[in-house]
Amino acid sequence: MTDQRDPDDGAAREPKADRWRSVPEATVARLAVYLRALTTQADQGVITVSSEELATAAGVNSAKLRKDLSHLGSYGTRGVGYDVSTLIEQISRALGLTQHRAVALVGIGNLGHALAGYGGFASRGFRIVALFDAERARVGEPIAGLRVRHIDDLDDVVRSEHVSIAVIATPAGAAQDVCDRLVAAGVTSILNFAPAVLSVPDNVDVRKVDLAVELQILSFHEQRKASAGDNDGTFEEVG
Amino acid sequence: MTDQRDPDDGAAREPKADRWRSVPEATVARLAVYLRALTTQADQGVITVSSEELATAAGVNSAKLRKDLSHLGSYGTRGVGYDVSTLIEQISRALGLTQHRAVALVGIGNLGHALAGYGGFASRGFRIVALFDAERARVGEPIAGLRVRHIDDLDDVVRSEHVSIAVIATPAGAAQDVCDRLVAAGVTSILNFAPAVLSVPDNVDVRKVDLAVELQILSFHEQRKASAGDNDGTFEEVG
DNA sequence: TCGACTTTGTGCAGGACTTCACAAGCCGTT
DNA sequence: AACGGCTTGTGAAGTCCTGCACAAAGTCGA
Repeated sequence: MTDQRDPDDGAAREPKADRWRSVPEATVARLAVYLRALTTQADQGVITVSSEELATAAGVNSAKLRKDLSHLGSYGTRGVGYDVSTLIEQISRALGLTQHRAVALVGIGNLGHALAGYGGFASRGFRIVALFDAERARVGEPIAGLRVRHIDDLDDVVRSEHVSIAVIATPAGAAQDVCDRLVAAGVTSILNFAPAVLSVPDNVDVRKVDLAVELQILSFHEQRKASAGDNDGTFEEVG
Repeated sequence: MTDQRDPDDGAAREPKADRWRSVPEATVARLAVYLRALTTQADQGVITVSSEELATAAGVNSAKLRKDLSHLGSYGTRGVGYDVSTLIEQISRALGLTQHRAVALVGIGNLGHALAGYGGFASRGFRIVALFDAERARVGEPIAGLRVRHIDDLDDVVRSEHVSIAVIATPAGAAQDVCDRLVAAGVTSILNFAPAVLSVPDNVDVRKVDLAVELQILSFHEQRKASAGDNDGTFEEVG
């Protein structure tokens, strides 16, 4: 473990990049949620929040929230709570949002079109810098201030724009091919909306969002609830 | 492990609804993925698959897959593998997909529009039966064979169409209100795309999909990779 | 019928994450 | 300056999940 500290951190506050590697995956996912809750609070002029308040706003248990935050360092004040702006800053830093990241979007169909126009990305640190599609007919179409480019330009653009994150919104059949091209061009993180399993080198991260899978999970619980009602009327909630 | 067997299962095959309640949440999420992989295989004319093959197709480890399937019962044949169509049937049953479920979609903005037109729902057991929006200007607009209705009609339609699952694709500010209306109308499962935490009664399930959160998680790993590269060049993959 | 081979189903150990419960620490008041 | 009230940060225990490794059980060929 390389334990080089920043020269400037006099206080025992700033856990190094080193330490971030030990942040549990489950915690990382929640940090993003806390961040959203915090920015909402900040917009309302709130200065400090207790773990209890923030936990409620984020929909988790307060002990979990405190443990999550403790992975970033010790930014709370006992008896008081957390300073909202400090926490926003720290979480942003932990998530690597201090540098805006360039994102490419491949597959301008139904969903891709919506994603391209989705405002939630820009407002939270991401900038879509390029849109790609395989269909020539679509190339040139302007969406959200960008022109759709042909996928053959992918390599050039990814390199010149320093794209490290890409979103795949193609049909399932095209996903692996697109993925391979992205990886070859240097993309190291992929958000995949296509209903297909992608295989990538170890150093590339893939996250998958499958809308039908989400509904099927709900369907399972619907059925469970239905039969529970028939059998004994006992309901149990889901985490 | 509660190992109570049904008294009546001579064949030791059919786990009762009772047993489904004990299927781990993590397993449920993967069953949907297996199902997709299986239907792909079936379309290609494959008759049987081994746990190894299916696991590869689904992007998981074969031991995990076998354990997951064992929660449904014993549908494999040692030395041979699993019969594809049997497995499709059993997983579909476990997930409650044998009865098609009516889905309502609220919020016909950018994303809602795309979801309404997304073919992946219908092809996997779900039928969108109604679209709602708060904006009068949008009411009446035809999308994917449906007319957008005003959200004030929500209660009527949900009841008459027996909607049990709803998708929220509204702005964050409207989400809780829409959620409350849905719950009041009898919806018991919600898929939420709005970047907001919903509070619901215990008997209602909510699943959340937040696109920006997904990107932020990727951003975290990007940053981790970057600093790892600076320090020692060691890369570690992510499960 | 037997034996070699294949693949499932699962006990078990280990790891990851959650939750509890409380000592440590900070603030405002007296 | 000491105290009471709050809230954080964290050891420890508990729960859930994963992955190994192997016995059990089936197939196929001779």
